[in-house]
Amino acid sequence: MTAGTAGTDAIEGSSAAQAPEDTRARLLGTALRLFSEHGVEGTSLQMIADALGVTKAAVYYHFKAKAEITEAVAEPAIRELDAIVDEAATHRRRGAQIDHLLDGFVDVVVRNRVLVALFSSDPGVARALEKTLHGSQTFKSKLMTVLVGPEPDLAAEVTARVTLAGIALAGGDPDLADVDDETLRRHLLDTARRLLGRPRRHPRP
Amino acid sequence: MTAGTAGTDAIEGSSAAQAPEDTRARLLGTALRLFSEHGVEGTSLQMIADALGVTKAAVYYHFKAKAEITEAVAEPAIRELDAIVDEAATHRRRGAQIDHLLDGFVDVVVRNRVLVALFSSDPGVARALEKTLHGSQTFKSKLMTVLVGPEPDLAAEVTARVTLAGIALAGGDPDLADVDDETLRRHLLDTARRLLGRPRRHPRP
DNA sequence: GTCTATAGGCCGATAGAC
DNA sequence: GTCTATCGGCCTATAGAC
Repeated sequence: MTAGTAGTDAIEGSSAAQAPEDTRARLLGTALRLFSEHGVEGTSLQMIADALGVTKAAVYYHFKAKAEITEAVAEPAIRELDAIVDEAATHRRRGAQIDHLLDGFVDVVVRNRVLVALFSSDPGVARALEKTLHGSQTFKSKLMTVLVGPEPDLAAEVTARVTLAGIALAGGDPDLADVDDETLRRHLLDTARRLLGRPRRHPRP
Repeated sequence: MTAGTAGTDAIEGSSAAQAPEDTRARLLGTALRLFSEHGVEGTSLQMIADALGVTKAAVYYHFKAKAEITEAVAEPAIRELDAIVDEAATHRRRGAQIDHLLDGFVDVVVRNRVLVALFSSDPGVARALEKTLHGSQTFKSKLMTVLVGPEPDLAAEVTARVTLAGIALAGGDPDLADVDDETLRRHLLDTARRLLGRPRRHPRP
């Protein structure tokens, strides 16, 4: 694959030298595909290496541990969510905060369905991610604070947790995989707003 | 099933022999405890064996594979849920069906919080369980049918999935571990009924 | 029927040669 | 940057003691 000029069976591209970023990106893409097919736990480094045409040790050059791969795969979506939470917090009215958060949360979930299904249902991945991002306040509690305030009553807290967990898990549900993004986004947002007492936005025409 | 047709009690009176059921039950209890502490993935057969004071092979005598242990641990709760779905289906009015299902579902979730958190968040366990129970119709789709009918519109389907997933995940959430059963049950049921358009039952006094 | 002793194969991970 | 070689741990399997 490296300097084989005789072979014309190039999988993709034609240049001999691969940019380091490219190998890493290819690895992450392959990992995400295999993770979604077999689960994180069901995907071995050997499988990833074989799919890339390299050895296990080559994979270890790019990532020190398997957990680092799962983190790197999930990181973009997590960063998106994190940014949305911070943006939401800048609004003055609580209603606007909640609206911003729900819009962003549902949007990220829908656009990253496979990924969300993966790391919202895998305790190992979730744990690894919490360690990675920020040392102090976990992403989840930050999200909850914006959603229900610093000291919510139990009813509000339970409702918020049901909402977030439900959106994430239902959004990633394989049974809804053939629903297009726009439609799913509308239904999830509708459900979330109803639960949290936000006024309807999509009055049926 | 053991062929204990002698009519006498299976518990051994003389010597140090233990009833087979007892060892198996102890094993499952220990497994559940370790699973909830370290996760299924984070619990090795060696850890289970050590906690019981036996060897790995002894564990392997009672269960052919680790997956069989996780199935056996989760089975009672699954059977409960399955029975509730069937019971719910016997009601004539749809409202009564939904009520029965929600009451039972929330109750099982709350009473088996640790377990639910475990196998609703572990894709490997969930997959193994689906294979175990019934060959044809999966438990989840049966549940959905009772909840929204055989051919629901997309809005109803999304709402139902958000509800079930949210209840299960929020119910098992460690952050709500110190809420007592009765209180959690009431809040979860309230949220679920609101989402599914069932009238309130707990008007605030 | 219940368990111990032992072994094989795959896993994640590390060290060091090209 | 990628490789070979190797480690200890894991799940699984079998042979055989009591």
